[in-house]
Amino acid sequence: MKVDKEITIYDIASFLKISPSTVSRGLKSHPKVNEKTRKKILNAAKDLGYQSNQFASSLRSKKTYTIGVIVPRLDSYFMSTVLSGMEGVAQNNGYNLIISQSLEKQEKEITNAATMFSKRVDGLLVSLSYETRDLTHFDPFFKKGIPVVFFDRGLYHGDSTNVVIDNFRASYNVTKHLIEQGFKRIMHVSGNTLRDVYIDRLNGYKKALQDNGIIYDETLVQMSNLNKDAGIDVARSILKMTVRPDAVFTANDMTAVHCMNTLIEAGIKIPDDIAFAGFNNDPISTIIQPKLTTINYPGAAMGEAAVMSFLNHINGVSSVKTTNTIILRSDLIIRESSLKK
Amino acid sequence: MKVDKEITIYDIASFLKISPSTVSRGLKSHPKVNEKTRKKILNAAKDLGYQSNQFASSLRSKKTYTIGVIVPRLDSYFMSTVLSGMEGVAQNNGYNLIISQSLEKQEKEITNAATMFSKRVDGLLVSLSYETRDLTHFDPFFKKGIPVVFFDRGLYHGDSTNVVIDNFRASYNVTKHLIEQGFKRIMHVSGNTLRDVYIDRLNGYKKALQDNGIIYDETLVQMSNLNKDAGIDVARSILKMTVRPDAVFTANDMTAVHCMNTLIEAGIKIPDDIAFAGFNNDPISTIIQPKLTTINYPGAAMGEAAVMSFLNHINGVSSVKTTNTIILRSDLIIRESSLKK
DNA sequence: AGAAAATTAGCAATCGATTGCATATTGATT
DNA sequence: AATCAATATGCAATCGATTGCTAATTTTCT
Repeated sequence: MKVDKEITIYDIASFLKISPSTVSRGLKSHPKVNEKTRKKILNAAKDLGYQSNQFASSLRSKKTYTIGVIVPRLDSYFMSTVLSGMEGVAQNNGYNLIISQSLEKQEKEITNAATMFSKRVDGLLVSLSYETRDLTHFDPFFKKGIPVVFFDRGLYHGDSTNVVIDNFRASYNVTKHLIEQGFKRIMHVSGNTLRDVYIDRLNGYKKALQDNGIIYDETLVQMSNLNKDAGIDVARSILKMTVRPDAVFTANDMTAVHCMNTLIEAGIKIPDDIAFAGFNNDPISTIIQPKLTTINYPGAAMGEAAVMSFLNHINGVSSVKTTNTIILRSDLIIRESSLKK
Repeated sequence: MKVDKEITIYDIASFLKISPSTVSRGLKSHPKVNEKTRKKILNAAKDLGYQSNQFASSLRSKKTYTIGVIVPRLDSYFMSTVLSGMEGVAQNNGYNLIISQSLEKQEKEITNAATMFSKRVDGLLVSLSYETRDLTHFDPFFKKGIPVVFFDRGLYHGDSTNVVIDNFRASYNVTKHLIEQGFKRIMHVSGNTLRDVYIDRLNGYKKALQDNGIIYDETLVQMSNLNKDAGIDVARSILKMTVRPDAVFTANDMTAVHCMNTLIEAGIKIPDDIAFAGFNNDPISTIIQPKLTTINYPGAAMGEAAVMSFLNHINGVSSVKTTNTIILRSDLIIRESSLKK
């Protein structure tokens, strides 16, 4: 353990025989400091190996240049693209990301929010856990006017912005596409209906059926947790049915893909016997044979939009109160899995 | 913008008519404060809506309970599992993660390191960029005795620990498996040889050939950047060959999978015409038909190990100097893509 | 009851950077 | 050269929590 004492602006000051104030101002190119002095300070800082101490600074200035991010889970491709988008924009604007996961637990989300607050993040970007029913744990942020931006999974709140895609419309389009292909018994595999995301998708599905004169059949909707096993379960339940669906539309790609593989192993032909459509445009959707029709869910763009929304609030370009929702473009990607021969 | 003034320990102190020192000690259950006073303080803190200010604390105590993480890219499934593992262990031990990506640029990695330092992270977890050739940008950390742990992609340094898998052995085992299946012209698709990871895999491949009396053929090794397009390129070059390989072993799954799909579309049968093996056990390896033989690369475990290594250093359980390398278990997963009928 | 020991609580300095205000220095102008 | 304006620098308080040391209070014991 080396004990090289920390180099502070005081060290630079006494080294140059000037005051710490000037050093402080010089380091951040304050207009009131002479160009020559500034050069001297910068050089001395470099020579002495000075590295600013952010909390000393934060304590006084009340800015941390840190954005808190709370997500349900980190380990998914989608989330990794969101984070990547966030990090890019954040870094370009001098911000860093503190990241934590709630593991779909409201309890943990509450703890995470408290930690973020005590670290005094300048803003908070949140995708809610499955369980979360209210937003009271974010009150300290709202009270202090710290921007809170929800992405993907949010809830309405007058003081915050939601970044989402139009799940209703996307889902409507998928269903409409399937109907146009001539499919009539279209099954829908949905997720936890505590989250608007899945309700909207379910409703888009229903509306498309209705608009096309197909009667909504409750038995064709299955709730699931949308993971790998769910896909396999759905496949098994389809195999047991006396009258099988001719198409399946799942609320994510993972479920679709594992369902497809299980059915294929059981000898079912896709799309001939049963067509498929998913949601997310996960890389796996292009690996499966036949390739999966899906909705392009722009993770990186969503992450970027969330951070930009935060920056706009901070810079006073737009207020949290006025911009309540940002809807990102999402497109239907048609691939072989849903094409009638 | 509400302007509810920040509640500090001074507010609690004057509210209870005791000193801030006692409040400070009470809040963290210092043994020298009476149980009854502690209760009172805790209650008052709750009632007044107190939330500790971490930098005030950090400034004095010189601990931030924050770990810096620098990765080449965030947007991959592998990295998302690593981060997930890290975050879990970190959170359970009262630490948070600040995350940034170098985008494979040494320049950016240097900037990121400087930012992490000025945020005074208690430790740094790094996976090096493609370009990184030396570790001088981490010197400020080494000098101050701040633990630096490399994972996946590291370089040797006397003051830091590397968390890796035995790439040589894993690669050796894959190759040996292919040879045992009777394949003789085994192609290897490798990555940037500036990173040990890929050199080790290449060497493991060579050694397995040698140990089994197969002469190493330089023309059967292709360098690539291991992304989707690389897979397609490799497939095209195989199709052009007069004498094709009977097996392909790629340094990651993504390349293998896209290569396979391209070949399949060209009418090649896998594994009958050409067998395949990848590396990483990415989810896509189980989606492709036939399923891909690969090496289980434990992302979550690697993330956990990296954080635990950091914690051990911090807690003095083990020194950075003594523990230089942690090798995680990785297994060969044999699937249909490499089985001779 | 009184003194010594043990337990609690408070004082005040400290961590490092920031910033409003005051002062010093330089330059411009006549 | 004298005066005023403009520009540069310094002083000192401040942000909120921590902690070594001292002082006060309570407990214990003879």
